[in-house]
Order: sequence, then C-alpha cells, then structure tokens
Amino acid sequence: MEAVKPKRRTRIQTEKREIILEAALEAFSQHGFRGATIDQIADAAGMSKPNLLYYFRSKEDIHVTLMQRLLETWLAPLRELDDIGDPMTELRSYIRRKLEMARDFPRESRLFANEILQGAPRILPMIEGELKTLVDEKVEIIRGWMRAGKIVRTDPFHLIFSIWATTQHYADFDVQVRAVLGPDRGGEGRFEDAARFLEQLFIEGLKPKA
Amino acid sequence: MEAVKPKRRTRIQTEKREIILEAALEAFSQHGFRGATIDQIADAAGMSKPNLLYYFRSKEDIHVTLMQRLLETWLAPLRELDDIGDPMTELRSYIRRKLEMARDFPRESRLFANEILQGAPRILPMIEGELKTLVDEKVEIIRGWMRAGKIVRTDPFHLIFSIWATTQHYADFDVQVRAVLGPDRGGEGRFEDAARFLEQLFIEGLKPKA
DNA sequence: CTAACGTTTGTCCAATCGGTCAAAAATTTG
DNA sequence: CAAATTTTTGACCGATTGGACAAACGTTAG
Repeated sequence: MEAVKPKRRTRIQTEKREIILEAALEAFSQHGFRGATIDQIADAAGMSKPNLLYYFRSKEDIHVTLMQRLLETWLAPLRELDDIGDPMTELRSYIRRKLEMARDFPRESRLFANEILQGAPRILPMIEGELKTLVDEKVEIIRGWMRAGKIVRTDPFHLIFSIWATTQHYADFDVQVRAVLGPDRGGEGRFEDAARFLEQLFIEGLKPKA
Repeated sequence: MEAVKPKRRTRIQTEKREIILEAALEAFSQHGFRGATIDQIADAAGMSKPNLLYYFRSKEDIHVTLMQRLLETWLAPLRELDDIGDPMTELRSYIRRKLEMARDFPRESRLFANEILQGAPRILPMIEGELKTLVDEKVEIIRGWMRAGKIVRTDPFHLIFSIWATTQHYADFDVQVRAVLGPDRGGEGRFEDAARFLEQLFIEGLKPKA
C-alpha cells in the first residue's frame, strides 16, 4: 500500500473544493464527463476557470475525487446488511435504504450510472476491488440464509443486481417514470408507491417454499 | 398531421445511410451524444466527414433518426403482451423477451439509457406520446388480470418499471455485472442465470394470494 | 511597513469541435 | 460517346474546449 500524502489544506481550500465538487456533481450527473465543461462548473461555483484549476489540477481530477466519495456513500446501505436480524427484515430494510438514496441523491445515482454506462473508464478498479469484495461478502450472508431455509434458494448475485436495478431506476430514469405516470401520479407519492410495490415483490418472491 | 415527404433515395444513399447509422449507434451508445464526434463516426463508417454530412445534415439528424428507429424496436416486446393467453405465461414471456433484447441489443439499450439519463432532451415527446400510450394500454390489461384474481393486486406501472429496470440492467450495467460476477460466472451462462432468477422472483412475487 | 504566502483573474494557446464550400471524381442517363 | 447528376474529398472556418502562465490582489506574520 502506498502512503497517503498529508495534503495540508487551508480553510479556504477546504471550503472552495467543496463548492466546486457540488457544482461538478450537478454538471457531471446531468451532462456526463465529456458533456460537462470546466467553464460551466466554474461558473456554477462562482469563480473563474483558472481559479477552479488552482484547486483541482484538471477536469479529470475533479471527477476522480467525486467518484471516490460517491462509492463510499453508494455502498453504505449494503454495508449495513448483516447477519444479526431477521433475513426478511434485513432485505426489506436494504431495499428501503436503497430507494431512499435514489430519492435523496438522484444526482449521485446518475453520476454513477453515467460512468458505468461508458464502460467505467475511470472507476473500474474500484468496481473490481472494493465493490466486488463487499458484494462477495454479503452474498455469503445471503447464502447462509438460504441454507437455513429463511429465504428461497436462488442466485444471491442476481438478487442484489435486481435490487440495485429496481431502486436506482427511479433516479436514473426519473424523466421516463414521470412521463409515464403523468403529472398526477408522478409527484410526491411516487416513492411510497414504489416502496410498497418493491417490498411486495421481493418479500413474496423470496419467501421460502413451505 | 404533416404529410411525410417522399424522400426519394438512390441505392447508394440507402446503403451508406445504413452504414453510418450502424457506426453512430456504436459511438453514441458508448460515449453519449456529446461524447461522440462526427469524425469518429465517419472514420468508423469508412468515409470522410464531409461525405458523412452529405448523407445526414447534422450530428443531431443522425441521432434523431437513430432514436426514432430505436423506440420501435424497444417497444416491440411490450406490444406483444396481450390478453389472450394465461397472465403468468404472458408476463414470463415478456420478461424473457426483454432480457433477450438486453443480451442481443445492448448498444440500443445503452443509447436509450444515455438519452433518458440526460433528461431525454431529444425524445421526450416520444416518451410522453407513443410510449406512455402503450404503457397505459397494457396497464389496463394487467389491471384486468388483477380484478380476475389471476395475479396479486399491486401497482401495474411499477410492475412494468421493475421489469424494465431488472432486464435492461444487464445491458446498461454490463461492465459492473461482469466485474462483480468475475471471469468465470460473468461469461455466457450469465443470461440464463439472470432469466432463472427473474422468473422465480416475478412469478412467486406476483402469485395471487390464496 | 514589508516580505512571504495564499488566492484570483485576464490573457493566451493548441487542439478539437460541428459544419461549409468549391472542386474533383465517379456514376448514371440519353 | 457526352451531358447531367450524384458522390467524394481537401481545405477551410468560427466556436469551444481543457489548460498554462504571469501578473495582480489579498492576507498575515514578523
């Protein structure tokens, strides 16, 4: 392992970097890496382009920093999944947490989706390392539940994929979801409806056969 | 309604336009609209940039043409869903067809995902029109099945969303899926595993309560 | 006050972008 | 064949891009 540099930062540096990352999140999640421009981000952050490049060496530097933070936030719900409680309750909580993240952090979800869609050119190592390790770990827990007859025997990897897919869909395909549901049902109650449906689907779909 | 122009085309025009659209599908699905360049597409199509622009007036023109075709292909599986057969069999077939599309046309899936992610700037009208109409129609069929007690009473819209999400996930997040499953399980058997899991999940999850 | 250091910006640059144009080359038509 | 038409390309353009740089500005410690 390589030693992490101290990176001494002044108060202003800490603050400004935060402002830039917020503006960049907005831009990258909306237009993708190539679609977003430094000028645009600098403008949204309320500073000149050279000023922004004083805090981050390059556009890529901003993106990498953003992705590193993102992955931690993104994996948090899965990390909480543990062996202690009742399996069905654990899974239900996990689905709920993931759905809440899609609701509360849609930009982060889209940023992530954008990166994966393009072949994960900048975070593939993290996917193959950190993420895979965590998934493998949780898959073992789920396998334990299956062996114990607590949930139906099925593929734990695809179970996790389907939870990711269904929940993130509400952030990534938000425009489509709204358009299809129409103005009346596309509003606030949307997430409660989704939560009810997904709980029903996964709970009934995973009940152990008697 | 506006009359459709005859658009007389020579043999060469028909062929070259097809070659360009194929190259553009590859480029747009991989890099998004802004990320793909005309030079890149022209190069992949084996012609000079001005030559490409002789067949399509602009980059946007190529994209629009591509999206119009895409939507038809994309909605075909849902169109086939009808009231004739057994509800559970119908739904199972629909899931299978959608999963096959994710396997056989991943670039189309990613092109679509890219467009929706960015807020559907170029196909929102089609989403609000054609797609919404079709969904509304099929939702009514599903509601009929629920009233008849053939499947459990739940939200038909979110049912459709979850089928879209889970199946398209294997095309859109392909890189992640492969990375997590590893080289051994990320190969060819991947789709059969996914199909088995999804059938199990949706069939059991939608069984009417006795 | 002043030297040192952190911050900010105007100006500039090479590369790339989407797209134009006129002229050459190839093909079709009579 | 020759004329008309379609196809192809090299050269070019203005706009935008990510980024460099030095000079100016602000702040603080001695």
